[in-house]
Amino acid sequence: MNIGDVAARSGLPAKTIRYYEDIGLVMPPRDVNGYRVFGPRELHKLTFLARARALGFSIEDCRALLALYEDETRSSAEVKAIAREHLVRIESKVADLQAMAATLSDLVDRCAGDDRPDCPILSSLGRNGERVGAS
Amino acid sequence: MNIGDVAARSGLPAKTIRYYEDIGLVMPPRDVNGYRVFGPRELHKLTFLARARALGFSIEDCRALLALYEDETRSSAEVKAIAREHLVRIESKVADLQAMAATLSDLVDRCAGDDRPDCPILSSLGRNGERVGAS
DNA sequence: CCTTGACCTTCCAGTTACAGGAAGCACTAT
DNA sequence: ATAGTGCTTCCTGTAACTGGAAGGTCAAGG
Repeated sequence: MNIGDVAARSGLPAKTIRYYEDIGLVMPPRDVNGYRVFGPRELHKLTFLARARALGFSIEDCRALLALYEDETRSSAEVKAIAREHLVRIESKVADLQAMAATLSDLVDRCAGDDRPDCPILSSLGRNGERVGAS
Repeated sequence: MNIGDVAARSGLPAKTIRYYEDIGLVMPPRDVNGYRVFGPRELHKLTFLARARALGFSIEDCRALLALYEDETRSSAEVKAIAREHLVRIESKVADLQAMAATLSDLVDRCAGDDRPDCPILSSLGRNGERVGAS
């Protein structure tokens, strides 16, 4: 399989797959013409990567997960630790974003949105000495 | 006021303030020694920027909001449009992250996290032909 | 007067995870 | 032979900074 085929099957853009090779996540051998050759094993790894990335794991997390995936003797505790840390980060980010959204939603609701210049959004951002929330 | 003072008062790192000058968000004049000199007006703008950034507005959004803020004849509709678009993006991101968190949380719960190698997290990422959620 | 230390300056590199595009070779079909 | 598609590498750019090096400036103390 050439890169276009694995791209289609894994759902990853060819550019991304080349990038993954650059950073050492996959190492497809080359054909005599210089083309990358992907076997089922490489395709499987790329699919794994696509799913892990879809769950928001960082590249470094993916590297670690992939290593664990290929290590038949790993302990599930190692995997769970990575996943749990990632989960904590996601949940913290959700909380931050929800706080922002709440503040912003309130400001948007209070803004007339007409031709007049008065605007609670700008007032809130510009007012001295007051917090706007969502720190 | 020198950059250290405005940094302390606005809450923005000095590095960030210099960066904001690079990209044209603030234009403090210079003293004879080459130091940036900030008046109350510049401090006010930086505080505005700090709050807008805390609400997750992009730099380009901030640039637009700042221009509107300084334009006494703007209409609140213009401001509201920017804020509402930003709100939509935030809410969409929250939804994405929550979907990830749900999937991940489920996987984490189902993983024993002990010394054995069996791990639903890795199985789910590696399994062929099945979706893992959180597209 | 000299030094020390804090503060300021500019410039360069690195971060994350790629995307876009140019220049050029390879392969297939007509 | 040629056209079209696909592959290659390499360079640049993204967002919004952060860290660090090399060096000028200033106020205080000895």
